[in-house]
Amino acid sequence: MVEHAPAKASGPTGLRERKKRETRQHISNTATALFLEHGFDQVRVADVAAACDVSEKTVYNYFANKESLVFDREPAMAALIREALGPDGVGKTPVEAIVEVIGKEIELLFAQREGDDSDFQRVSRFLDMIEESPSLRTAQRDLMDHLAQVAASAMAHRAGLDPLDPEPQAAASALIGIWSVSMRALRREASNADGPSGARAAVLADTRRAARLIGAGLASFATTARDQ
Amino acid sequence: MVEHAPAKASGPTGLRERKKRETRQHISNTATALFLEHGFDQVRVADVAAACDVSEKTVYNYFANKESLVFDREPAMAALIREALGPDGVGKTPVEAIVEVIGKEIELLFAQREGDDSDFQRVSRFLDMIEESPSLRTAQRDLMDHLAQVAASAMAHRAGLDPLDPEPQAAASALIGIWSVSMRALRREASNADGPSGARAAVLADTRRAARLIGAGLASFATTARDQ
DNA sequence: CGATAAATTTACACCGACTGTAAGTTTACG
DNA sequence: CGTAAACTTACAGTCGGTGTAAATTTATCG
Repeated sequence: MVEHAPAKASGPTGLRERKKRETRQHISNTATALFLEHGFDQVRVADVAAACDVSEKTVYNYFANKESLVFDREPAMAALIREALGPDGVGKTPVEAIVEVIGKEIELLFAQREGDDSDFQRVSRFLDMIEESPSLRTAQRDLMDHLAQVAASAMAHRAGLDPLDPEPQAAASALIGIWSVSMRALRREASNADGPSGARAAVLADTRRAARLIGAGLASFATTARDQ
Repeated sequence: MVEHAPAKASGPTGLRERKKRETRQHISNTATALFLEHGFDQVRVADVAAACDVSEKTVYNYFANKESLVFDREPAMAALIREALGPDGVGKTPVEAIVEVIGKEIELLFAQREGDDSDFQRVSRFLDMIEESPSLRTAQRDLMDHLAQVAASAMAHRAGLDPLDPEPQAAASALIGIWSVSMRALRREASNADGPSGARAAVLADTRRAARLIGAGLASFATTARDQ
């Protein structure tokens, strides 16, 4: 039962493992391309399978549902949040930490270049695609909610509280709200033709405005136009 | 084209209208009862239709999807929020306003007595039903998100801002986060056997803790157990 | 190298939510 | 009472998703 299996320590280096990773990536890429071109709801899973020369069941062997063909970065984002809000980021407030994570994620969105489109156009079309599909919007909400739970756990663990206590839960909701603001700004700016650098600055500005309010508390929210 | 139609002004008082309201209510009640008894995912829409002596298509004529058979109070809740955060509630901060709305909604949950179960048991089973069904949990998130947009619009309108601006959006997320905390507390307390009055107090206590943090700002969040 | 065991893929049959459509039934109204 | 509009129904069909058992592929060991 116990083999000594030379060099099996950490790197998953079998032919089987490699093929699996490649197949998964191939399906995900093909699917995203099809979705970007024709819209999420206009492409059937059967179409994706056909385009990959693979059976429909195989698609479902790799991905839990149609939506996760699109939202593939959830585990990575959760890890970023755990890292930023966990024991490592002791020096920073939760708001500062989440703003940094958001910044990283935005950079990454712009960085993944693929095909001959500019990064900017790709991001814009990706966000439009989500916006235009009710099921993708719902999936995004599910994702955000999961990230909120991760954030609550991280903060609670660091502060020695129960993750289900009111404070970590409320704090996590507010933090993820900042993220939503950033995504909204990104969508708006990606449609504008101000170019990537201007867009990045504008998104960051909106993010900071949201962060400031959440950090300082809603008591500071202006209830009338005259308030400041 | 223009008839003078006596007494048609406001009250929809036709036989047709009355029957429609009755049918809709009958379907909703029957469905909820079936869901409470067997679980949301264990009951097919066809089962609901059969139990109502109605065709499956009729169910879908009245309700957009299976989930809205359960979440029927969304419009009323949205109206409450608009009222509380809109021009009427000028004297209160958004946090105070939402806490009041939550209080009302909790009262209402306990008040609707039906069948021979105590209100308490009914609420408990209703929340369990939601918790146990992934699709109902997702629908609840969609509902919460919609309420957040309503809250953002109301606050923005009152303050003379754009609803899509960072401040109203971030504020709305945080406010709805308080609501989520209350729901969580309600679910927890409803399972305890402390009785309705104790439960109500406990839920209110958690709500206030969340509201306090959101109102004062996350800068006041304790990052370690020693902080206070 | 070849046989055997394990993991994957595939075809296939199936479920359940949901949507058109066209025909039948009920209500409104003159 | 008869006609028009609203509503319900049966029915056929689409699509996402799942279970199963038979191929097919890969890993492992003698």
